Amino acid sequence: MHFIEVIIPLALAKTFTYQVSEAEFAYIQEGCRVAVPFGKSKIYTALVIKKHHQAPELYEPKEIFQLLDEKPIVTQHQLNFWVWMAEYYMCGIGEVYHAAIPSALLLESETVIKFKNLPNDVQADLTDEQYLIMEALQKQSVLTLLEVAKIIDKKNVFPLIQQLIKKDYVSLDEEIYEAYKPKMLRYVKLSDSYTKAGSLSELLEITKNAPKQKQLILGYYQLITHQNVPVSTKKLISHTQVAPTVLKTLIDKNVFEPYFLSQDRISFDQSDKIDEVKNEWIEKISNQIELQFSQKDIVVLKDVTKQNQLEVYFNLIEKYLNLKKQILFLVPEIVVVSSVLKEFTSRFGNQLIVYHSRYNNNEKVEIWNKVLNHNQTGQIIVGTRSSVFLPFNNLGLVIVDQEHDVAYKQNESAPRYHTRDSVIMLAHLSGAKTLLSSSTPSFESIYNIKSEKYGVVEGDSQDLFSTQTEVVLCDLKDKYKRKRMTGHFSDTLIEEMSDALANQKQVVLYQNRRGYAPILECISCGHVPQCSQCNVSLTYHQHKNQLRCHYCGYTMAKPSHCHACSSVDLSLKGFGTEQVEKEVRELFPEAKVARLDQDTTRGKHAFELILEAFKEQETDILIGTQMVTKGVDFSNVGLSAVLNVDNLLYHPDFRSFEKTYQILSHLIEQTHQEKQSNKVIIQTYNPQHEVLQKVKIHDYEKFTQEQLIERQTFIYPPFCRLIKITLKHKDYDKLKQASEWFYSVLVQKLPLPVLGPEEPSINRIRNQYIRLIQIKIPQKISLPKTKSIIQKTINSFDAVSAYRNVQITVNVDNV
DNA sequence: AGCACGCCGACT
DNA sequence: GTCGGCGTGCTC
Repeated sequence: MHFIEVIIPLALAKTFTYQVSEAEFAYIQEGCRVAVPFGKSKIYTALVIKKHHQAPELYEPKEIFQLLDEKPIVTQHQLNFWVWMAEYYMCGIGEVYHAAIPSALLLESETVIKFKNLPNDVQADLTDEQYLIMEALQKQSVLTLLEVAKIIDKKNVFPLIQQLIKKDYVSLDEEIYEAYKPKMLRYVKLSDSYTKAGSLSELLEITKNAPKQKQLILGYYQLITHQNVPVSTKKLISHTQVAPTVLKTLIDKNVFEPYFLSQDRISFDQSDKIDEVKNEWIEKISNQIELQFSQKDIVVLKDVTKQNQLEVYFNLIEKYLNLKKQILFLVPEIVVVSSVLKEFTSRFGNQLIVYHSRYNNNEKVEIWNKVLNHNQTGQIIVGTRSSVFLPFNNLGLVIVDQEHDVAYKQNESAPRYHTRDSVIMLAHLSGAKTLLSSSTPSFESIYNIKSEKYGVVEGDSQDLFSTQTEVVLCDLKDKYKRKRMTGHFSDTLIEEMSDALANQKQVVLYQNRRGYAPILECISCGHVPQCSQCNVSLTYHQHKNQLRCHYCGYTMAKPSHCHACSSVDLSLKGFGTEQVEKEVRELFPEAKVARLDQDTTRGKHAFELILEAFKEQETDILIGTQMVTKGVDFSNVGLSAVLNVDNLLYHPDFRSFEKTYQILSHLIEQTHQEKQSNKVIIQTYNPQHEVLQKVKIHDYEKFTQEQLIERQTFIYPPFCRLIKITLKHKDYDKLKQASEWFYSVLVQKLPLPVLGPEEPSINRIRNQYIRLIQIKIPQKISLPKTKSIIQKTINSFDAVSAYRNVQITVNVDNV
């Protein structure tokens, strides 16, 4: 008896056992996909993780439906990585599988069977039921499994169809398995009769009365001799400047023969490679990193200016390329990809692969295969967090750029992984080195440097910013009191903006919109329209003149009167990027203004358009959220400003000071340009605040020292681990009861600080009420044991019938 | 995640 | 008397 253990791409904790034939068993490898029947009438793309001979005792395993791969599409390293991730972030292995694999490699939802042949002897070969199916197929040619089940009035149709497939009377629709189609490009070559020496003169003789055809043939010879590569029809036509019909005539005459090659969609123009800038300082830093790598697997690189940083990366990458290794370069957001891409391509050309979530399914599969089938050439992958799932087989180096960035943590759906921490594990499993890079390293990394778990290499950028780039803290309280404000702009800011613009400099305005988008308030009764699904105020969006909920996407037209008191005196309060844009246009009617936020960057190339326009100085003032501190080209920026830093600073989160420092510091760092006296203005009600004071003098060292003491005193990361448990239910009272039950059971079992069950300030989203429980796990306590207790608590929670439909999510290392 | 089974309300 | 609501439990 032969069995395989598979993962199903669903949120299920278990693996499943299927039976296979001896031939299949010999053929199948771990990491191959198989199509398996699962449940009543579904087929899933499962992944083989084990082959064995132990028959399950409690049930009769089903047979697999079909093999899908000749060779593994997932490596053993990946499987180990997935197991670790599922365990560490407390989710099902199926969820990791689902998140990791490009969806085009998973089956389409509806499985159909197709008519193929009719047996010679229908009577002898088919049972009555099979005959019914074949009959139906002759009329319809394609049937879904559900339809088959209806025709023969049976629940389990798989064995029947299986037999039909074996006898080759029907087939599963191949299209389902070939959801991925490589893009084909048309090429031409000379027909065999014209490939010998002397053919050219023969051809010229044939076409002596057809100058256009002659031109085309000469052009073809030119292309062939110059760059002996296949000639695409497109290239030939553009090269020779003749009409496509001429080529068609020659193909009809059998001079040329068309053929097709699959085109690699993701290719870059191999622009002229720039010679390396050999710089002693860069060499020195790189050597230090390498020295550290000889002792430690993880090294933190800090305090290196932007320009030098890229050179250090390139230097290091080159070394691993020479070792024919794969290099993974991680960035926190897609915007950053576009901003470094040019430098990378001009240096490494076609050795580069870019990967992020906005690629379409076919492109993702292409990249997947490229990484999987990586040969002896060395390869660089630049990508966002999902790149950690690519099937590396020879990973040598990982670089995590802007390592501190919270965008590296996936919070929305399982697996809720932190890219930095996960990739360290991936590197460890693959025997690769990891370089964490940031001018403001995360507290976790600083802690690990101090405890000598990580190595560290420091650059020399420390003092540059503070000496040359002036940081102005602008006191809003004072400005309001003295009536120096126009909208959200202080006179200082307006003046500096005018100056910068007058000097042909660009301006960047930062406004985090978190919780501060404009709301519509009734002046008579103070009523603010709320979302009916979530306990939040609706925010006003001018361009469509509607109110919108940022949590569930609900929209309504802007009301003309108050729904509570019918008054028509409604006013807009608070502000977001959109309103800032409006104010800027009023203050500077001559300036060209652009906005960079989630609303203006839908679509794959939206970023590039805005960033490119700004780079080309077609934009004078750029307003944006977090994104402006990441991918924007600051080379001609003379001034940047934060409109109101307080809502960033006073976000209810133990990390808010750390985050605020990092954001401001990055803005300053970006604004800083050699030999220029640029300015950063920060508007605030608390100019004396310690975070702002430390940012102003660029003293991250001191800042982290103080903050780490605080974290230690109140036991917060990095001095403990946090696990956040979210409970959701539509019934407020039931949820309250359930979360209290959960809390009390947990406290009984865990000798640890457990916080909650707290009701968050936004206590309802999409009609679901929310309660939070947080667990602090000190370093000396075993994390796996704690997790197992949490899991057991969840299990007994689910066993209580009154609570089982309360939704629970677990977020490990929530940031 | 689906999907079927199963037990209570508004319809012909 | 039945159709259909969605709560509950299972999938190798």
